[in-house]
Amino acid sequence: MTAPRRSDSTRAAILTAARERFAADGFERATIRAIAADANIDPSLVMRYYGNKEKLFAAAAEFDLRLPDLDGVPPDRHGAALVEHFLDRWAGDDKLLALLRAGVTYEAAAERMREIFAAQLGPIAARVAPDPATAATRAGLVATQILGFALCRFVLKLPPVADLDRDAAVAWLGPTVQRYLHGSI
Amino acid sequence: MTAPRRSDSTRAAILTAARERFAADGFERATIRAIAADANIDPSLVMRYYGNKEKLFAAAAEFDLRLPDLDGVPPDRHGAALVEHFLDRWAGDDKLLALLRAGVTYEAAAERMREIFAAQLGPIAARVAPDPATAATRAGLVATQILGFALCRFVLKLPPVADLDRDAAVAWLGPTVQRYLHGSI
DNA sequence: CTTGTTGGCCAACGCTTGTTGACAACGATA
DNA sequence: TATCGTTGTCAACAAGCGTTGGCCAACAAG
Repeated sequence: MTAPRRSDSTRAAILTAARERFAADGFERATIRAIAADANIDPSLVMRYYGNKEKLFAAAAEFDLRLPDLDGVPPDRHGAALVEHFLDRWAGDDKLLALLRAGVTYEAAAERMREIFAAQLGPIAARVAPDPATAATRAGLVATQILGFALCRFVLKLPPVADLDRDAAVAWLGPTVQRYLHGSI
Repeated sequence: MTAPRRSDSTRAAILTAARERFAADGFERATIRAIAADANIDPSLVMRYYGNKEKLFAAAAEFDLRLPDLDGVPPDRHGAALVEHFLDRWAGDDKLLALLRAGVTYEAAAERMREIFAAQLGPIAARVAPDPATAATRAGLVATQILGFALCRFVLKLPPVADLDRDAAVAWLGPTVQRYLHGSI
């Protein structure tokens, strides 16, 4: 129940600019000065509102995968449903890209990434895995394919991967994720 | 046929230190000063021998995937053979990790990555793909899985992926790569 | 109108970075 | 021995970074 402040729009502008810069440049190349310039304010304001660069990143990368509930999905479509969801999530939100770019060289971002995938993807795997003991491994394998696809498509921009349309991506990756979730070892 | 120089061992020490730092820290966090300290020499020598930081990285990341010839491998083992080869290659050579870490925020490294995978993985996919027109896409898909696994295992260190032993990794990833190479669309 | 608070800008700090140039020791050549 | 290119050290540079503190204008409360 915090009261609205006159500076709320500035705070929001900083956060938006920060997300874009972190997503485009990674943690170290995204400078406070550049973020402030994007938001049309002075760099010192960033410090006043977010304390320091690490806290700014933490605020900018606050984030929920919003994974779908697979209970309402036919079991043989689990893989495709997850892939579709991730594709849409990546395309529509800079935060995941920021987290991926930063996570490679900035330990706090890597830690956040581990938390997110353990806390959000793990339970889903546990729900559908044939053997609960393998659930964590299955979730990890799904992460390798999803993150690898995002890496090649959005970051490295490997031409054949970047050019793949949504349907083709689902057709190729869906069965992989399906096997990681349901397949026998 | 260049003659050996007295400074060859220094040059080599710089290159080794550079590879380790780039692999561990990425391009921007790996400083010339830190690399020089690891090699027990003065930072200015790095400049003398390699020109500037970009050229040093280019020299440190010079690199061959040394992919196996799949012609001598039973077709149903192509996926497993590739996965085994990549696992060993990643484990034994810092350069791939350096390239991956740097490629995320340093465009020249991303470009090198694209070249390597296009020039070295592409032809292999072309040789075994059922339809040559799909070869580039198949190579790209293999890259997503291989790089995604390396990202989760070596960089992000997702526990379930980092803990997987070699045989289990081959058992899980092999069929995926196999399908990307040989499977129907 | 006066006072206190908030939002914003400006100038500067201390530090680290990549990079440069001057200079001393060394080794081969003459 | 004198000469010259090579190898290495040292000190400094300009630029950029995150971060700080002071100052002023706009607003809100009394």
